[in-house]
Amino acid sequence: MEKVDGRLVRGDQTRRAVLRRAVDIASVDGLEGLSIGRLASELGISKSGLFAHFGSKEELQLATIRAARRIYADAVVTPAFEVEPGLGRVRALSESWLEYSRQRVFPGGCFFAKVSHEYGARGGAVHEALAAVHLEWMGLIETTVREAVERGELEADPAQLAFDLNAYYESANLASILHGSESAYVQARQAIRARLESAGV
Amino acid sequence: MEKVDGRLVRGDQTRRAVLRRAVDIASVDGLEGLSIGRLASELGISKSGLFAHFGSKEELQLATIRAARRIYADAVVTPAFEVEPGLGRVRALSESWLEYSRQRVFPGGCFFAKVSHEYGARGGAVHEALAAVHLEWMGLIETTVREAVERGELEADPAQLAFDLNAYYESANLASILHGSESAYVQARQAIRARLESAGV
DNA sequence: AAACAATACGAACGGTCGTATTATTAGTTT
DNA sequence: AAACTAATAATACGACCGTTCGTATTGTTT
Repeated sequence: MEKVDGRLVRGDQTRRAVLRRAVDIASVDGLEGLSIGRLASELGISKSGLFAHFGSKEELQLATIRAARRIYADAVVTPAFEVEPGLGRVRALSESWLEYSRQRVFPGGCFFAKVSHEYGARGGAVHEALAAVHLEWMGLIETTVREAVERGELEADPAQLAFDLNAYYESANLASILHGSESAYVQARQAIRARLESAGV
Repeated sequence: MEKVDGRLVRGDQTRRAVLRRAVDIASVDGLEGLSIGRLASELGISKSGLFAHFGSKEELQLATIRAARRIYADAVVTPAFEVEPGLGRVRALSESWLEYSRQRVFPGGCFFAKVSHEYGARGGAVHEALAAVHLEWMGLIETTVREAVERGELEADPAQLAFDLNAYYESANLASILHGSESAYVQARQAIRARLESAGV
């Protein structure tokens, strides 16, 4: 049991602290580099105590993905959804994504770019969880674009435009972490602007 | 000494065999997942004998990157450079890149997409080698685009167009390995076609 | 034939990995 | 206060990690 009368008990606080550190580590060193012993010693708790919260390494990895997804949703999706549906929201989504990467919400850049490449060519539950998140994310962009199309503010194939926009995001993220430079974000912004302009009515 | 009268000696053959296997493993499991013991046992040689060829894990990783770069150059750059400079070569480069990813020249998809994300947020010689390859590659696209611009076949900022094209490549590669689907390549081709059309004179 | 490198080998090192078992602490309930 | 339960810790395990060592084998050079 994790809650009693809505009050958090000890165990859940630990779990949260573990996962908050886990997503940061994994964004730099990957879900494989995220080791239980290291995680425990960084948090000043015992390896066995930490392990007991998850029962297996894979379960820790899956929990880390879920935790990262929540942080991602808060940083990228929520701010964009405060803007009215339509072209404005498409722009807001692009802007909040680039800021999410640039501000290093995760210290290693985009968590999902990192671990999706790590587990892209492997089987297992982790791969499937990441593939599902990717589909979900692409669907969210596509829906956001479609709303703009339906409002007559854009003229484009929503899936195609979603692909293009996401490509700019990811590419800027990688160039930024590789070279520690912000110039890729400028290029991404320019690409987005030009692409949206060419799809303008 | 690795060569005598142009003839390969034993040691160099082993080195080549090791690196050929190493790039394949690393494209799936990363340069960290590339372990010396595993590599040796897959090749049926001793761990210590393999190790002696490189002297350290990091040196093996760097040699693996150089080997992958050669394969990449053969698969992507060489075919494109058989086409006359200009718009045709830009198209050929895009096509050979997508085929390089689609045909799984490396079993885990693009080797550099994989390991650049792996080492993007870490320091060290491996990171620097990958950053250098990235710069070299972006420069190559940019030069190819610039030749088309100078010939009056395109009207665009070469660096910007290079960024856009590379973004389509990488994004298709990731979507493909995550979902085992080829549809992302169709979207990438469409994105490239549209982008080049919009930059056409 | 003798000397010399180059290449490969098996065994072992200290460490860290994920995991299992067992014990201890702390909080809640009776 | 006693009993019970959830959370954390201690300890140990076999497997694998990168690395080092001494040694055998091979091929070339004198």
